[in-house]
Order: sequence, then structure tokens, then C-alpha cells
Amino acid sequence: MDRGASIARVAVDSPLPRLDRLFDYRVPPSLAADARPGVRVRMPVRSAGRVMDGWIVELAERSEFGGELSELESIVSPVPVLSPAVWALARRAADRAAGVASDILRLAIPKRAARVETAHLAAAPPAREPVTPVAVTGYGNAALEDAVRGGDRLALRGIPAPEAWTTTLAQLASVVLAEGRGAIIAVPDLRDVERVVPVLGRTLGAGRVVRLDAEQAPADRYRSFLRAATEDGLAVVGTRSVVYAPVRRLGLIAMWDEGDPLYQEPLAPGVHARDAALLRQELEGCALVLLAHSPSTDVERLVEVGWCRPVPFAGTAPAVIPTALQLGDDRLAEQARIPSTAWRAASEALRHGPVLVQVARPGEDAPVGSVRTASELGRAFPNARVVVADGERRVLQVGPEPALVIATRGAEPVAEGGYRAVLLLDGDRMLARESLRVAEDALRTWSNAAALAAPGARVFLVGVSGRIAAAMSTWRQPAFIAEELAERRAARFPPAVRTATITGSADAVEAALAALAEIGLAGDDVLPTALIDDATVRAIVRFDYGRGADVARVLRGEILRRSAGRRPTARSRPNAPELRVRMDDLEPFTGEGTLRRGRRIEG
DNA sequence: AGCACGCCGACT
DNA sequence: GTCGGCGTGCTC
Repeated sequence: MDRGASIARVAVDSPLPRLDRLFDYRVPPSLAADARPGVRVRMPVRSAGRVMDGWIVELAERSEFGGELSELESIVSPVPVLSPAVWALARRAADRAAGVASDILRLAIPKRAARVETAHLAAAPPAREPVTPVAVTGYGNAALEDAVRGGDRLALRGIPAPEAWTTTLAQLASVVLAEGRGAIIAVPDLRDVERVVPVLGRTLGAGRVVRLDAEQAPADRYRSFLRAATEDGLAVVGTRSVVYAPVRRLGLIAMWDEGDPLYQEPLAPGVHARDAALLRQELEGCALVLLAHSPSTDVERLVEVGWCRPVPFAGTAPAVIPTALQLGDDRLAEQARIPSTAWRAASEALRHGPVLVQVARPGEDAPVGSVRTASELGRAFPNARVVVADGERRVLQVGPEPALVIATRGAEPVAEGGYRAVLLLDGDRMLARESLRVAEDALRTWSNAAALAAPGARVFLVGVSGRIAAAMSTWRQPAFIAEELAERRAARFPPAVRTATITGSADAVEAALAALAEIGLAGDDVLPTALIDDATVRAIVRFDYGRGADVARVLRGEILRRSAGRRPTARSRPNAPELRVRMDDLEPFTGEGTLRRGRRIEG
């Protein structure tokens, strides 16, 4: 503790909006030695007796608070777990989402495991070889190494070859690690973590790679977390909440397939990992690489406003052939809803190696389910080995030998040497979903599957035509996405605008809308209020990005007002918060997500 | 969340 | 008069 600093400014570990600010405490002499920014503390809140957890955010010599200060009760552990950078990020992210910083910190700081901590404190810092920077290949003379060193923001097109993205991420990370800085590598799901970790290990050295994801055992997760917080020059890899990892001297945040809906955080306040990454890049000045075969409309918007720079790959696009669903004379093909040209190509390819068949849904029940498709194709190709890969049957990889691999989208195994043919079935079904994001989502998942094809292998996109099929066959997804964004802009739909979904009692929602009207948010940008049930209504407002801070501030004020208001009484139902706010719901106009039950999605 | 403060109906 | 109902507000 600094000489003379006898005041600790503490963030309270509580989801209550009223406690979402810093509180000053006196540091008693007995705790002074360990009272450092970032440590977890316990302190009395409201007239002795009640003790809460929190973190010291900063130390000060004097307090602005007029009243009598209480003393910190104890320091839970001398290990700093909340870095100034992560605190700043949590504050920014919560403010932007009209939420509470400690809700973000819940994602950022894993539960303490005392034994892990003891072992960590006892261990000597590991001796490691310096990292050798590896050239970033496949992008011509784009000078990506300099861009990354210079803290640029890039929308990078993935190289369309099996697992090329893992190599690109490892090469990018090597550039910053070679300078003694750290990198955050975010991927959508655990399968992707498992794929990228060995590649990073080979490129950077195994001791340089740290896994950090919510599915780890608590002790493992805390061990990884402590390593990230204390060692320089690490690549920290994980799923969406890895963007909050306490990486030291952060030089790069790289995100694979940023359009994957798994990056949307379901826990309050529902901050998308991409948005958190953008905020963190701004705060820390590190490089940001959004790597994808087919970017989201959100990233296209960032490109168009000049916030990040698109970088194409230099190489050959997959051979994608849109195939109308004109059924031929083959009855078996007809059963399996595969056009005869694609059928013949698949039969031929199957003599040489694995063939991927992407379907929309898992299981046997759906007319298009993975298991049902597998049995149909199994009958048609009695000599072929059939592999089913979906959410339940996880298959990471298949060998180079012939096999029919039936996979739901996102669950496709990687084939050694690449698939000899890829059939994208059920495209029409995927596009029939009612969602603002069907088109970009379909394009993204088709593109990811197409990139698994061997060099020169053909990819058949079945039953899809028009501009979206053309985007696939020309491999010019960004052009289609740009048109998609233009349509959203014309309609004032996200991500051309931001949205806030306001749910609660009719009173509370009405008051919130009135408060928004006072800052000029009215007219067409306030969508008609919908009745959810007898006690709940929902309003949606939309607004330009420049107004986001104002809207969030006003709505936060309303939440604060209302949270002090009505309590669960006999009259009102218990646990029904009077006012909940969700900013930038992925599907604001269909209500998907907004009403999801379970953990809080509220303000 | 808890706990204190404060302003209206039945009581010694 | 005053005890205590719970509506309202605050937590360094």
C-alpha cells in the first residue's frame, strides 16, 4: 500500500443497481500491507452486521464522502484479481448496456480456489524461451505483422482451407508474444478451443498458451486465470468471456467467426463479446482482428464507418456450385433430396475420401434430421462408412479414408486433407426461419462448411438461388452482407441502429418511454408497446449509435428509480422486477432472447 | 438484499 | 397519548 493512502475505493460484488458505484472505506493498519488495487475484500455495508464482498479499485489519501467511513473488514486474499484495465472495461461495458459492472465482473473473475492460489504463490515463475515471430501467410503483401504491432483494427477474411484460421490466429499471436506482450484468442465454442490450442502450442510453445473458459473445472479455471494475471507474453484462449481475461500488456484481441450467435452473452446485462472486444481495444489500444469467412453485418458496418479495415485473403476460393432442387431419375437421390448432379459428384468423391453433408437439424424426428439423413444415405451407399456429427454426437475430426459425414451446421468435423465433396442441404429450410439474421447466418455457416473442402473439391449448395447463392459461388460474401446492411439501414433495423428492449409493468415502461421522449427519442423510433402477459408489457426503441450513451444513461436512471420502488408484496408478484432493459437484443423484433427464462437478463 | 426511518389505525 | 403496520430510501 502506498505511503499515506489510507482510503480504499471499493466496487461492491452485488447486482443491485444502487450499489453499482465505488464506496470509500478506511484501511485499518492491520490490513494496510495487503490493501492493493485489485484484491478481493470484505466490508460492512449499512450499519455494521451485514458484510459484503468487493474489490479494491483504487487507493486514495482522502475521501470525498461527507459521512463517517467504515473500515474494511478483511482482505480475502492478497492476490489482485481485478486489474485496472478490466475494471475500466467492466465499467464501460456495463454503462453501455445500462447494466451493472459487477454483473460483468462475474464473467471476468472466476471463483477463488484457495489451494490453487497457495500453489500459485509458492511456484517460481516459469522460465521460457522467447517467442519467435512467424510470418502471417496467405494475405499477400498485406504487412499484417506491422498492422498488429501498430494496434490496427482489421476485418480479416479467413483463408478458405480446413483449419487455416487456427494457423492465422497462431501467426498473429506470435507477432505480439515475440514482443513480450499478451494476446486474447476468442472462439465461439469448446470444439474450436480444442482445435486452436494445439496449433497455438506448436507455434508459440505449450507454456505460452492458457485455456480459459467457463466449462473448465473451477480449480483449472482459477489456475489459468492466475497465470493470465501474472505472466507476460501469454496467449489466452477461450469462449466468449475470454474477452475479459486479465491479460498483461495486451497486444492483440483476435476473434474467430465473430458472427456466431454463441458470442452473445446470455447473462445480464447481455453484452456481446464482440462489443466488449471493441471497447477493450479502444481502452487498451491493442490490435483487434475479427477473422471470418463471412463477416456479420455488424462488422460490415464497422468497415463502412471506417472503424476497421477489411483485409482479403490472397488465394483461391472454394468451387461452390448452387444447385436447384430439380430431382433427377434417381429414386434414392430423390429420397435424400439431393439433386442428381450433386449426387453423382458425391458418389464419385466418396471413392477417394470423406464427403461432408451439412443438414439443418439434428436427430430423426425432423424430416431433415441428421440421423434420418444418415440412414437414408446409408441405404443409398451400403458400402460407405457413415459418421453423424451434431450437438450430441461430437466428432472433431475424421480421417482421409472414404466416409459419409452427416453434420448439423457448426458441428462439422474437420477431415484430414479436406473433404472430397461438400453437400450443403436444407438451405431453403435455413432461409425460411423468421429472423433478421437468417441470411447472414446461413451465409456464414455455409462458408465455414465450404472451407472444409479439399483443394479443388466441389461444394454443392442445394436448393438456393438468387443473390445469396451468387455470393457463395463467387465467394464474395462481404458484397452480399453490404447489401444486407443497406436494407437494414433503409428499414432502420439493427445493426444499422441500436435498440433497447424495455420490459416491465405498464407504469414503469410508460415512465421509461416518457424519460426517453425528454431526450428526443420519439416517433417512429418507439415501436408499439406489446402486451406480454397481464402484468407485463414490452416496448422497443431504436436509436443511432451516437445516442447510445444518452439512452443507456436515461434507462439506467429509470431502473434505479424503480428498483427502490415497489417491493414484492402480497399484491405484486414476487421476483418480477418492475423494469428490465436489454440493449441490442440480437432479435429485437421477434422477441427471441428477450423473454428467455433462467438467469437474469435485466437491468 | 437487509435495515432504519416515518407517517396512519387499534390499544393500555 | 404510543405501539407497530409496512411503504420508502439508503448502503462509504
